Amino acid sequence: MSNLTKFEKEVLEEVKKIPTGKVIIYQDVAKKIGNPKAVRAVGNALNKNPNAPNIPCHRVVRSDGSMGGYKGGFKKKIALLKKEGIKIKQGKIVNFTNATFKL
DNA sequence: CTATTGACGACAT
DNA sequence: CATGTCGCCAATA
Repeated sequence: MSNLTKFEKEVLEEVKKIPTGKVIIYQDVAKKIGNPKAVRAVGNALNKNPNAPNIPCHRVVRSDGSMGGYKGGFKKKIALLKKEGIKIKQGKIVNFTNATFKL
């Protein structure tokens, strides 16, 4: 059924739960799935992005408020976030702590 | 099984 | 503040 591993599925599940207008950091996603150190593996799962239109990957950002990267390009990620109410300044999220969806 | 890669994090310089 | 290096994990070749 799923071409994905359990790890990826968990990552995607968590990311899909992110409410509009909020973001989450890779580290929190990793922690939620039970591997707080697997932040890189989390990014890998999203990079493969098996069901891109089904997952708001653009709502996942780095711990310092930068967006890290995006399969479609940084500009796209910034544009999407801004569109959802997230303010971006110089490639970083403004009011970052307040905009981040925490556990 | 080993090596390489990757949308990261924290620390050192 | 910017850049570099190490550590961590999972997927893929």
